[in-house]
Amino acid sequence: MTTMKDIAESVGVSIGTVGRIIHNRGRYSEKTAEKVRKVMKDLNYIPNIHARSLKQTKKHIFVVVVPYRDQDGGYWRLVEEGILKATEELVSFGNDVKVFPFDRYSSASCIDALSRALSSDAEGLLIAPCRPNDMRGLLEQSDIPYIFMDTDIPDLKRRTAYIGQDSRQSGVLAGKLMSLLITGKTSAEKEPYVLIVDPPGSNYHLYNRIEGFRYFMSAVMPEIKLMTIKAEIDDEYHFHSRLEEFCVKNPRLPSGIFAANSSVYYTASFLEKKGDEYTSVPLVGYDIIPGRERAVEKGTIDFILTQQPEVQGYQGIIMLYDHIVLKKAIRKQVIMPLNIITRENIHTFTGYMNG
Amino acid sequence: MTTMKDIAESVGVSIGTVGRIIHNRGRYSEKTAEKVRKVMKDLNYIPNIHARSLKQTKKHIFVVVVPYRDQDGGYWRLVEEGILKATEELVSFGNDVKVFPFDRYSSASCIDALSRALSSDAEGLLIAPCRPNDMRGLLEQSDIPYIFMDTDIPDLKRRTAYIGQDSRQSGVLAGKLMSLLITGKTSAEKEPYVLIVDPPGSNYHLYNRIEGFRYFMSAVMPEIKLMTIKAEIDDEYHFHSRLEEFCVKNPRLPSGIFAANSSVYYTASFLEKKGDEYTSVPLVGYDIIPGRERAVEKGTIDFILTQQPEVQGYQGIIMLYDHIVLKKAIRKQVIMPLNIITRENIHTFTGYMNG
DNA sequence: ATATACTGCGTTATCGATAACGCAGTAAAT
DNA sequence: ATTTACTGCGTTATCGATAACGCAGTATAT
Repeated sequence: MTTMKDIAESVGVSIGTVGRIIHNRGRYSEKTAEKVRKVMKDLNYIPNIHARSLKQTKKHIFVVVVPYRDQDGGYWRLVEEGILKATEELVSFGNDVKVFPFDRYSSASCIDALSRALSSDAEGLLIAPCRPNDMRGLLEQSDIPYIFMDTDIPDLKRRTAYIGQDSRQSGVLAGKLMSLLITGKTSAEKEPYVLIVDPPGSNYHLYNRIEGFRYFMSAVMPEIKLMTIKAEIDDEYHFHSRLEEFCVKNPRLPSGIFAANSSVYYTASFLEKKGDEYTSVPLVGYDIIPGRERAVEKGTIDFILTQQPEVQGYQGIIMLYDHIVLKKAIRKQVIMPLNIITRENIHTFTGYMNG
Repeated sequence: MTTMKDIAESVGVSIGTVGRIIHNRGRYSEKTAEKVRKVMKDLNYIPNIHARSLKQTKKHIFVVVVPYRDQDGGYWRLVEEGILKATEELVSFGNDVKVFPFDRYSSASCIDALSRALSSDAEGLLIAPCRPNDMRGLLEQSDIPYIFMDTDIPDLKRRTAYIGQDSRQSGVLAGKLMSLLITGKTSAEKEPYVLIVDPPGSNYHLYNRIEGFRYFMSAVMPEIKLMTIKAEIDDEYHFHSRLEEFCVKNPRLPSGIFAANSSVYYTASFLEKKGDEYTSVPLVGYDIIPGRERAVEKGTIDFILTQQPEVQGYQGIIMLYDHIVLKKAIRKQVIMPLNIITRENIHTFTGYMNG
């Protein structure tokens, strides 16, 4: 464990000089600097983050820009939980994390939240860019560091990092699971089909998931027809009516249903309302929502894919802190593991983080 | 952000008194202590871990007792990776982590490693108690804190924590996946059977996994017969001969194969050697071993369950540090998520941690 | 020739927690 | 009556990094 003092003594200068060289604060000769840098390497100097953080009397402020916690079936509440957990760890050192939520179906709300965030005193932003077109312009004008989570805008090269999932691959994975669920159950039927429930809003996440799903299904089970319902409103009642409409028009049950986000719980409650024949239809969807695990435990939902939104939120804040305060090098991309959740392992995931 | 100084001023005593009260170091009146404790709550005092760690000039030494890294098909190498990662984070503050590996098939080796660990200058142990009977006695005589990982010895109440998976449930999950893989493929066969590959050694992990698997299979697919091979040596060649023997005796292919640990890769290489007809047999097993992912990518192995050994190793060290150095309250049990790995998501897991 | 600016360094206070040390005052022991 | 022990507290140095401040010495400007 080498300290600045060790280096100073070894070179024969003061720790003040070493400090200035480390932080490029001028007032030193290049000759001294070279000697110091060499000794730093030789002695394998690693800054003591505790001492560094302790000295930081400055209050660091981070701002999070994400959709309202109730949107997408409560998905964002989970993200917030992870953010809260990270916040708790940081506030004890005098930092602050503020959340500026927005309505992901409103351009005005999104622009408003992001503008306020950018003009706040934040030193770094954690953004879920669900509305890329509303956000791109504002972000290009700013020079405050930001990390994207959940969704990416790859062409904004200035972003410090992206943390999220490979959404197309998650669709492929959903296809694989669906194919397993329906294998051997469709042979007797004529013209079997799988129903895709396409949630409201359009973003590259949803698009990619569905595209990946279609890709896998058409490659592996070309005999299965794929039908789609497009929902318009992010609300349980609306989903139920759309599904009911579909059932009326198509009295024959689908071989399986794929819901491209956490609205899978709306589909599950619909199936449960309709009775046993419906609940036994294979159902694959996304995200564990607290309080709605029953649908998985009962088996109405067969598989849930998750990107562990709590972990994403938590990691996002920690990465911001590491980057800005601790000046650590952080990864440009953090691709989250694609977790497969089913009745037999759901209890090992719920509450894994907060407890 | 409340500091000890704030509390001292608020109560009207010195920070020395506050410090003594916080750490029960005596030399204070209960009357003062009550006042201080009240103010601590009111002002929501949280110790600054940076200041605390900085002051810790003492070198903390932790010792890890785990099987040799090459055993169980390289599984323990992964555990070591996580331990190494945690170690790197800690050594920069002057701590040290030593690994005392042992041969998990040798009683003498196990006892030797644990004795040396206990009589070392370690302040805390991270132990994988693969050989409970060899370890129990030694641990009962010692009073050094220890955390179990991977395997538990639940009756040793003095253990600080256990971090690992719910092994029986993982067997149940394996059963579920197996049932999905073989549904619709066995109807034509007469007397379909599934082969269980029982790896060498006996511990409650293996036992529970197989028990969970049997439970699920007999409940859901009672028509499937379950057959077992018991391997005696932890070595690829040995597995291949045992499997070959079995194939000779049972010319009819199994409907599926379940390997109860990372020896699944030995089974996979056997199937690949035998040709396409064999590789298409559904195969379910445990653990991602670096360098052997190909068997999953090619589809020879259909599903891998993992307990993320790197995370277990990492978490184990961090928990030891939190408990002993930072004196945080830690959880008595950390049950790891049961991850399901398949061809479509394996790349999101490999290298997730170290990068 | 004197003021001004800048260079290259050393010295020092600070962040918050910790624990050793010291010092009255009281109580029991010799 | 004096030693000994203990209580209840305050004071202070320390951990390592940071940055403000100070101070010679040199260079340029007026």
